[in-house]
Amino acid sequence: MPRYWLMKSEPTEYSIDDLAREGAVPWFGVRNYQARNFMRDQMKVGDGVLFYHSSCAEPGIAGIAEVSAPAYPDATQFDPKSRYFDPKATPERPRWFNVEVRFVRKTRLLSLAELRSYPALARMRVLQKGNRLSITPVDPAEWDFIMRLLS
DNA sequence: GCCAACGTTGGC
DNA sequence: GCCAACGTTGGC
Repeated sequence: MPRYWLMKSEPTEYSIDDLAREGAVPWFGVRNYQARNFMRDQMKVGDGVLFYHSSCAEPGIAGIAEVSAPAYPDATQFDPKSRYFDPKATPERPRWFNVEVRFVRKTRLLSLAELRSYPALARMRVLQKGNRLSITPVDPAEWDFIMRLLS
């Protein structure tokens, strides 16, 4: 079971500074089955998270977080006023789940360009062409390498 | 704003 | 079950 993850967020939507301010938050709004399955089936309290800023001027890793609560049904799927409302989901048969994520620390911006410069990270999912998945597992060796870069 | 890549939907 | 059409993601 993976112990480390990378989670993308658009900083205009939710940034590492927002997480620093709030401490811990439900990671709601994920509407992709693969990402959902990672949260529901594999993510465990205490797992390490690389907090990645996407779709912005300087995409890259902006901080460290950790999983602070296991997955439960995402409340926004039941809320008709939410942009994440899913008319096919019911409380009896929820379709979407979220874990909770807690702030650990902010880091220097480890940019996408820098990440690409290290052969040790060449296989990271987030660096692969066409990757769009918002939650991806990170190899322990890759995690360790990145922790060394950020220490 | 462009566009490649990918996921989802729905007609057949 | 196939696959075209469409929508979304996300780097540039």
